[in-house]
Amino acid sequence: MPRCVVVCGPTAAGKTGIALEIARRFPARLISADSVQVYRGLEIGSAKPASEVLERFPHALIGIREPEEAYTAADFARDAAAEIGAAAGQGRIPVVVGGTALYLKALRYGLDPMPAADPDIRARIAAEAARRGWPALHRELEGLDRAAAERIRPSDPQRLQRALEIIRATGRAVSEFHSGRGPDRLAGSVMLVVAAADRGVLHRRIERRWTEMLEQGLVDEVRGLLARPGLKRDAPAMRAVGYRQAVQCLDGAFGRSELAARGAAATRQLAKRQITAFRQWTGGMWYDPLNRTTIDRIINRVQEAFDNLGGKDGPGGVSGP
RNA sequence: GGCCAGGUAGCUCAGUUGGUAGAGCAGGGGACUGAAAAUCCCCGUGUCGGCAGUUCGAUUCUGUCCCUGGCCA
Repeated sequence: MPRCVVVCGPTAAGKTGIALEIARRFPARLISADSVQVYRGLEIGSAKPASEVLERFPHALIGIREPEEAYTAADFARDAAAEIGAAAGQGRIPVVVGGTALYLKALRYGLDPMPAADPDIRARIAAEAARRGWPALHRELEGLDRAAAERIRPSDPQRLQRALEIIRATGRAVSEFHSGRGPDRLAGSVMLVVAAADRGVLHRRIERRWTEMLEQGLVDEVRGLLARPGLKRDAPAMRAVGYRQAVQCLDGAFGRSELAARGAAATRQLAKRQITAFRQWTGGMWYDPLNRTTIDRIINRVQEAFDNLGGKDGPGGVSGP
């Protein structure tokens, strides 16, 4: 796979700003790695860049699905690889920007060739679980796939369901498919992890973003989505941070005054999980967006890595903003 | 000013018939193979408002002071 620049990190860290700065200085192609921005109609709550920005700096893989549909890590790995290839073919630097760690991991190491999700099988398993309880299904898994049952807890319905789904679809155990980590397809790429060194700074940014989202009309956006007849509340798009809380609020689970606090808390928890994931992201260089020299250091690094392509200012001639 | 509640973890509160305390939320760490912004696991010492008294021992009982809320003036 052609070499890329990867801009990842927790939500609200400032990834978009850095990606746009790279796109201003280099012939780049922006490719989003965000599991919520892929959906059309999820604008405010996903912190999608404004439409004017997207017009001037087009991003691949933003707004490519209806919220009724599901988009998966496997879809992303395939689509992103295609975009990266196309960009490199045009002599542009592929810049993958986003915080969905599983998407990035799937792009980087690939996924074992397992069957795709099957809504019918999933529905049947869920119905069984409602009747017998997940622990009973875990006991069933023990008889079918010992290794998987040891790894998956009886309290983890999502992974239990997936394991049983694979067995029912193929007659083979999940653990048979697992071959371990494949080769690093992003070897040689520039990998930037954007995260404030001080967690409190991130928390404050998250809180500020929440008041902005509410001002921009997040609740109206969600009300509009809820009015779509085919959009179920357990669709992946509606379970995203912010959307889930807004739906609960509209359903009366808590008052409007609590929404910002609950939403911000859910966002902080998301950011924590992302930070955990990116700590395992080997080869990433961490950048604190508060540092004034951060942008210059990043630009220099990209320039060094891609000096055959050259920046708009020419090799070695990067000027300030 | 008087009376009544309260003051215990970052927040909301429980509790100790006197042997220095625990839930939920928040927060921290971790796991993760087609839902991943998902799903799951682990982590609780805090002058129990201050001071004094009774007691072998007080967060618990008594006194007093401070603070908050309510009612009455």
